Amino acid sequence: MSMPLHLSISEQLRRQIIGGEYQPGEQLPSEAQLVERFGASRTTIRQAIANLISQGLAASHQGKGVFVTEQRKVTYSLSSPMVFLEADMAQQGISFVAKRLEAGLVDVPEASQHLFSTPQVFWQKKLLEINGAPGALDLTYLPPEFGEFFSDHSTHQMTFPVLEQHGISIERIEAVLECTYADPEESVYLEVPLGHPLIVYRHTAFTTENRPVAYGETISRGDRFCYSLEIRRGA
Amino acid sequence: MSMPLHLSISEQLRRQIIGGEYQPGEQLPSEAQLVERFGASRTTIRQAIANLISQGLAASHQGKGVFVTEQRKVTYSLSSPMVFLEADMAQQGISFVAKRLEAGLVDVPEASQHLFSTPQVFWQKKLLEINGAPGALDLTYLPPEFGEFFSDHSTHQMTFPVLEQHGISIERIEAVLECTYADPEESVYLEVPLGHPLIVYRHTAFTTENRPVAYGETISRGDRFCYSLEIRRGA
DNA sequence: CAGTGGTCTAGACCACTTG
DNA sequence: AAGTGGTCTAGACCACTGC
Repeated sequence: MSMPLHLSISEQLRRQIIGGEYQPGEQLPSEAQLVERFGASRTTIRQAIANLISQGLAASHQGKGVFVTEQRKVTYSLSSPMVFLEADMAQQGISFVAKRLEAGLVDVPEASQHLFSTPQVFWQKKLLEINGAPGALDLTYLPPEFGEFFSDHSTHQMTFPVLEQHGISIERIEAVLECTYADPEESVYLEVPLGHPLIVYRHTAFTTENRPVAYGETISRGDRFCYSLEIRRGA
Repeated sequence: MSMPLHLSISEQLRRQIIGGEYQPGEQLPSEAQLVERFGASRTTIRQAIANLISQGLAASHQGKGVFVTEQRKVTYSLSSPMVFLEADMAQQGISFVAKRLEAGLVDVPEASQHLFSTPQVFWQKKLLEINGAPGALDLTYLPPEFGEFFSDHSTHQMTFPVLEQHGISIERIEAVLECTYADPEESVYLEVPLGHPLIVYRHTAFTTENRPVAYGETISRGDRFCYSLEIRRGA
């Protein structure tokens, strides 16, 4: 077998996890136990565990152990007729809390410079907690005059419903979905290791008059979220 | 500074990369050089490099070195009016080749058991090469009677145009987008390390009579692809 | 051949969690 | 205090690349 030892070990453990021998949430044997079981050095065992973690099969917690990860994901629905993210969560029976981390006027970010006519925009950073655990970061950029809609009483609300309450109707959204990797800041907020896969939903919302009214990014843990959508031919 | 040494080193290198001091495609200093520059052991230097790789900032190649990664992504468009993936690529001026890896009759996969009435379905596995480099794996499951549409002359064509040529019109697609991690098989085909982030487009296509005619998965390198879409209110 | 990254070992010490 | 994972070292050997 020309396979490196650490890979051979992680593959054996992988088969046991996929085969259900180690259940989701269950603790794997400790490093010391694996050293004995496979007769390899601790470094090699740790490399094997790192392989499992990078494949999303396990997660380690200092002082506690390494545990098989749960694989269930929460689905954001983007289908037409357009539904807003937050309304969806309730339908799935999932507790959903948005906590405002920061807010204020900032310079227009590069990615949305063509959308705003003012040099500064109102900006909000929110942490979305799903079933009590941090799941996503949400960044919103709005024309400065909309800032007053988001005073303290609405810090826990999402963006689109608040706009609708003030008579601003969203007609169309242009969006991009992509994978990124947790940078040091994101890894702290989302409680994931550096480089953990994230799924980013980047969108621009337009009114009926085709005027851009909001730019936003939802940065979610890639291991906990996915997006569903429906595409129709004619539209 | 209470930050681990390997993190402190990778953060310094990260700032240099983001600041443009090391350009995309450029080679980073060798491990030996970094050992000298930071006065750390080779293990710690390798850990720092691993941090950069996990953040998608660098990629290593045995015998050659570690290189700063290019960050440009190819966009799949899912917007309405519905366009097929392959037609999009041409519009972006990107060379796009699909190579058939395997094909034949297989048992209906679990994820699509409710879609097919036959116990077996026609299955194709294709490798999509973008600008000469492997970029995505495409798995397609079709009713067995459609298998004959995909004889040797069309191995390099995509699925939907072939169906249209045979008078089968796709009206609606239900899809899910999610992140996954490269398993050993995917890592070989896509030439990425184990655990590399992937973006998966999982879809079911329906005809005008609302009959499911195709189930498929497009598994793309998360560092090279993203999806764009448009959502309209009324639809 | 020299230079690069990849694998592996043995051992020390630290930080966190649990009883 | 005992057990867990996290950090770090020094050193050996291997595999691949390019001149």
